Amino acid sequence: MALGHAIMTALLEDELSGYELARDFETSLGFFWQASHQQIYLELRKLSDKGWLSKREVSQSGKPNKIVYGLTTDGREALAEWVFSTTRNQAAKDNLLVKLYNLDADNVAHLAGEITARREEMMRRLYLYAKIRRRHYEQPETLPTRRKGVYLALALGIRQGEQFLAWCDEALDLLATVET
Amino acid sequence: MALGHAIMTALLEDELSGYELARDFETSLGFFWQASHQQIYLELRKLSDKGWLSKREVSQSGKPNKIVYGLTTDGREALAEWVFSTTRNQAAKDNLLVKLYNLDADNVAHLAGEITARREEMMRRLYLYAKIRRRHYEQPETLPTRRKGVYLALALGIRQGEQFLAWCDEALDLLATVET
DNA sequence: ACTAACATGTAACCCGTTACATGATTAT
DNA sequence: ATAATCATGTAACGGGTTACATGTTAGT
Repeated sequence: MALGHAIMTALLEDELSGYELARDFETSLGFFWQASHQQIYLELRKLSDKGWLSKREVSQSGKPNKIVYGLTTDGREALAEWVFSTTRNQAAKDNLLVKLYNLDADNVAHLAGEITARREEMMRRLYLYAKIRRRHYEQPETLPTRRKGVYLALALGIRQGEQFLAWCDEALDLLATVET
Repeated sequence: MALGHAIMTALLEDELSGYELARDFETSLGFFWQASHQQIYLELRKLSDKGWLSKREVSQSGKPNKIVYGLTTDGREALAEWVFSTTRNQAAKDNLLVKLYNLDADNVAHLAGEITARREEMMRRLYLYAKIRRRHYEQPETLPTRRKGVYLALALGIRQGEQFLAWCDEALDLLATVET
C-alpha cells in the first residue's frame, strides 16, 4: 500500500481534506507521487477503516463543507514502521524511451517534437523547483530534520531535471543527423 | 496498453519466445521497462488474439520446445501508429522519496542505509551501461537510424544514473548532519 | 442563467504482482 | 535422485485509470 503512506506523509503536519490532498499532490509530494482525487478518496476510506486516520467535518462559509483527515496515533506508528520496511522500487516506465527504440526516418520528426515538448515541460517544472528552493531551502544544513528530507527530494528532482534537459539537447542534436 | 508495445518493440528485429522476452527484459529494453514472465505470457496471448503477433513452435534439441512470436504486418502497423500517439508520462513513484519526507532522528540511520544500498545498485548498473556503450555505441552519429534511438535511451539512463550517484553523496552528507 | 471553483464519491475496467502449478532436459 | 535451467501457463488480489455521478457556493 504505497499511496496510503504517501497520503499519511502529507498529513504529518496538517489536517487536510481529500480535495486539498488532491490539489497538494500536484505540487510538493505530488512531484514525486501523483494521484487522482478518486484514488485519494478511496484510500482515505481504507485508512479510516484501519483506524489510521480520524475524520472531522468542517463547516466553511462561502464554500461547501469539507471533511478533514488527521493522523491518529496508530497511523503515526504505522507510518513510522513503514519507513523501516523494505520496499520494492520499480524503474520508471517511460513510453518515450520505448518509442525511441522504434526510431526511423518516418517518425524522427514526431519524436523530436515529443522531446521538445517534454523539454519545455521540464523547464517549467525546474523553474518551479528553483523558486521553492530559493524560498525555503537556501541553506539545507540549517533546516530542521524533517525538512532536510524534503529538501533532498527536491534536490533529486532538480538534478534529474537538469540532466534531462541536457539529454534533450543531446537527443535533438543526434536526431538532426537522421536523414528523412 | 503499454507493455504490449514494449513487447512488440522487442520483436522488431528478432522473433522471440516468452521466456526469451522475459530474460531480455532484464537487460536492454528492460532497463526502462521491466515485466514479469507471467505478465509477458498474458500479453503475448492478447497480442496474438489481435493478430499483431504470429506464433510458431520451434523444436529444440537438448531443451524443451519453445513458442516464438513474430510481428505480423498488422502488428508492425499498429506499433508504428502507436509511436505517433500521444501518451501521458507518469512521474516515477519512488518510495524512498516519500520516506525522506518522514526523516527524523530515529530513522536517519536506516534511510542512510537505504540510500547506500541504492547507490551500490546504481554503480553496478552504470558499470553495465558503460560496458554496453563501449561495445556498441562508441560513435552514435555513425549508427543506423534505429540504433540511434536505442543509444539515446541508454544515454539517458547513464546521465540519470550518474546524477543519482551524485545525489546519493549529497544526501549522505546532509544526513550526517542530523543529530540522533 | 451560466460558469468556475470547491467538494465528495461509485463503478467498470485494465494492468501488474504474487502465489501457485506443471513439465522437459541436462548435469552432477 | 536431485538440482538447475529452460519453458509455459492459471488464479487471486491489489492498485490505478477512466468514466460516471452529484451537489454547493460565488461571480458574472
